[in-house]
Amino acid sequence: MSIAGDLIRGHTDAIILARLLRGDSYGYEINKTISTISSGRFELKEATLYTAFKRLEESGYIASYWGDSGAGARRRYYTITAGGRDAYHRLMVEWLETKEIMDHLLRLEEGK
Amino acid sequence: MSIAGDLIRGHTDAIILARLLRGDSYGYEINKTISTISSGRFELKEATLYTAFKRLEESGYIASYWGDSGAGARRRYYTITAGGRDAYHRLMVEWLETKEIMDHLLRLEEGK
DNA sequence: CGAGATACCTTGACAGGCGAGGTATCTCAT
DNA sequence: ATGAGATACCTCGCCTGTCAAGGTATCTCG
Repeated sequence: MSIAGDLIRGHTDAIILARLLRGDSYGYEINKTISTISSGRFELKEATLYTAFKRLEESGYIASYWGDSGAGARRRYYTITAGGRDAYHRLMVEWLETKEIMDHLLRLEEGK
Repeated sequence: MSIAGDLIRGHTDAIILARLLRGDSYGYEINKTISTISSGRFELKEATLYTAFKRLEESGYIASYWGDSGAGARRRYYTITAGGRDAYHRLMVEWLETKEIMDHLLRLEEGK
């Protein structure tokens, strides 16, 4: 894993919500997708992922249901709620702001 | 404080090192500068700051010395070391990578 | 003389990430 | 048919960084 845990911290919720915004999904798949999108450079550990699901569900940002197993092990699917959409937008704005500020703070060339 | 602690987490070291790259400084001043640069939207708490100093010094990234008090309370100045410069560059690269990946993961419009 | 700024520091609680461990099902090669 | 490996879920307990709260000491200015 090239991106360490403390850099992820505070972003996991936003990442998961962003995924669910594209449609219902389940833990295992979300994890794979994140890994794929980031070309393997970014990876949520399972423990982290399931803790996040619990947290998000308790906050009312996502809801879950058991999906038809079909083939393989049973799956717990998650849906984003209206509250989850709001949360996502808030987190998105926060991220944009963080980016801007961090760039200022880390950059040498400008400002005092 | 508009930017929550968990978003800062993992970036404090980089921010402090970036500051010291511009010249020796001391806790109180660094804190003020960060606040100023971020237009007050970003603020390290004192406890966080001094914990970070200790951590960075133990890692050999910064060194400290007591400055001439002059006027006001005595100050402990910090200097960045060669190792600190290396660390800064590593953290900078990490930040750029994190930014890129996060933008991919949070963005809806592109990718699957 | 007291308030407020400057300047430092420590302790203990808390929360999130994650290593390690566990369960169960299905597929596929040996 | 047996075992490995993928799929899929979950929990416990440790670790680390943030921060509220509390403390100390000096200087300035009304």
